[in-house]
Amino acid sequence: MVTIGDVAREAGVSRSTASYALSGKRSISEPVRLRVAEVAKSLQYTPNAGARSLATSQTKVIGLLAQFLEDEFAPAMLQYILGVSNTARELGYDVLLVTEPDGTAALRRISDSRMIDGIVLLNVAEDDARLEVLRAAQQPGALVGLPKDTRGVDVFDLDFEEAGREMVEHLHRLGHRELILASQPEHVVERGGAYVWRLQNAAAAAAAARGITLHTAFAPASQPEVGTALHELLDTYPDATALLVNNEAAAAALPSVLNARGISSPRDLSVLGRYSDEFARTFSLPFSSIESAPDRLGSMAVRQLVRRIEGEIGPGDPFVTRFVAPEIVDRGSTAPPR
Amino acid sequence: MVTIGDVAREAGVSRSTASYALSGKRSISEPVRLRVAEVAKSLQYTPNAGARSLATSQTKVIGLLAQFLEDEFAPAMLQYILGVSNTARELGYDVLLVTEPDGTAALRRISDSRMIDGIVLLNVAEDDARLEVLRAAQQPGALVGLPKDTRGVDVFDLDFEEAGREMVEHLHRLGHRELILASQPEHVVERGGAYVWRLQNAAAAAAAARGITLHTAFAPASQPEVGTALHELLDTYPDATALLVNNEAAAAALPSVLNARGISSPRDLSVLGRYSDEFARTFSLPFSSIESAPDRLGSMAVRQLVRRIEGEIGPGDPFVTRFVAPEIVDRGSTAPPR
DNA sequence: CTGAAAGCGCTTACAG
DNA sequence: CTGAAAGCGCTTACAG
Repeated sequence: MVTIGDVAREAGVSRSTASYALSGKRSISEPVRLRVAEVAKSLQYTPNAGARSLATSQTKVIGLLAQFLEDEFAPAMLQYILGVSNTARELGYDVLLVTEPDGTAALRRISDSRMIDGIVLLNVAEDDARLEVLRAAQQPGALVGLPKDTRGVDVFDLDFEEAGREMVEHLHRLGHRELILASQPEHVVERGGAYVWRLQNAAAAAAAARGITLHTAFAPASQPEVGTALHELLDTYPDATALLVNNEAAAAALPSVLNARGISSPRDLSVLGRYSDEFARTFSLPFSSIESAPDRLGSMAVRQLVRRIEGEIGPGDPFVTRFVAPEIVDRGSTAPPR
Repeated sequence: MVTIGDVAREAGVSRSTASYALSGKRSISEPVRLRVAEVAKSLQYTPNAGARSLATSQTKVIGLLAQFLEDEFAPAMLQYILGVSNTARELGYDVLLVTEPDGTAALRRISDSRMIDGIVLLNVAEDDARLEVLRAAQQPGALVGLPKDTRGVDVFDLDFEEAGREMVEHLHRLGHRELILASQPEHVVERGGAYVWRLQNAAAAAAAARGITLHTAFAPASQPEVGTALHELLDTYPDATALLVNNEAAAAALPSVLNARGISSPRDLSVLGRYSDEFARTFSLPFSSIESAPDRLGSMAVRQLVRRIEGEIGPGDPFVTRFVAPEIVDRGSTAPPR
């Protein structure tokens, strides 16, 4: 392999001069700088990442911890990953993707071995075991998802409470008085998936405040079970005029459920989901939804992380918890009840 | 951070002895070995990855190049990525995920900088520009997808030709005499996505050999366009009794298309797709399909790659091109025509 | 069975 | 403006 020594020799300068000429970290005479740059290019010189990280304690790699759990809908995860990956690259970082089930062990491994400069955690739970490891780590961390204890980390999430309120208010405004909310599986709640009850509680409170009825139910995250569950829900509450869906798998299954029942939306039932526009297109979902903005959240997390890595924000600066405001993307599936 | 020097001092041995005791690469007296192991554990010693890679020229990281193209259906990609990631971890490797559009630049960057020990290429095209870079690289490479020129790389793919034959033969056996094949967008073909015409040509040949009719057509890879295209196809060939689908987006859209037309499968139309079982569950697809085995292909590619990385197979050993035999997963959507 | 030393390829104070 | 040297934290021949 071609090293900086090769470049230096070929350019007739010392290795340090070659290094400085390439990095621009001290003033170098124009002819020397040009000559070094030229030689580096012609020799196709690329710094050895291991050597550089050893010398600088910087790897230019971000660790991305994603979990693919049974009770979460995998296609929805992909968009967060791409949001992180694309923004990282834009800022000059590569991504080490870790999908192993034991997140704490993985985190310890990549952190202790100094493979990465910073860490992004996906699917963060209320009481996430990885957080303890992350706080003890040398590298800064950014989360997508709100844990109970946000100390020492930057947090980004959709404002699920506002989302719950907005969903209810939007339908109340249209005249609906009996709503159903299909959430994620109860198992997600037990595991600490706070976004489930954050949306649910806020929706319930909003409904109560307006004196309207909200039936809430957990629904599976896998096909075809979720379809059956939706049928049962609609059977159980025949007078409900609107369906709120905080469950990507349920949203994906809904078109065929409505079809099977001969129900058309919004004529017979108003529907309002919570998923991204990309997701809507992938699954041809004709329902209006609260945009969950996975790419934006992933991007925000990386940007903040890189600011910490590069010292633009110091360890003294306060950690942030930022919520993306929910916005309804209107696909025409809500209307006044008949 | 705690270095091997700390461990050595604490254990009262030299750094080299500490290193050897931990690696087991030369015989160490039992008491010393134990003492070092103990100290390493109590100090939570983890080798610095950069330093180790500099010394050994091994990073224990595999580069994974995935492209998310407009004309491919993203959710189908995820399963390949997980197959690679899970197998890599099982074999002691981490995964550097690269999703940037310019694959050749990315490949050069991670290869030249020695960030990785080997490379897995996804979405390989007939005439993939990344291959030239890969062949010039120091690290071995494994592909998922068959290019025209397979020199210098190990290749894994579904046997799309056999898949095309089997699809046609299966339906011919049931008594069908007029079939439709919906492929990927023509744009994929132009880009060199060989799996499109490999399946298509084999299917056409099989149909010709049996004297039956096969209508072939390209279909979009995005929603909702692909739904419209399917409607047009079914309008154009009203006498066809079976539909073959080599297009994940089309398969995902098909249930609602059939529903809208009041067509039920297999009563009115036999349907046979080409996608994974995982995909079928995600999208609740009730159609029989040729299993595309993304996790298995990803896993095979990584296993072979690691064998090369670790010298179990030398550069002299022949490169392999291995096809996974297509198998039909019967979900009951094919039957004799009415 | 163990230790002192060299070397991997960088970057960056330290001198001049 | 430039060079010689030290040091990052490992591993591994080389000696004994």
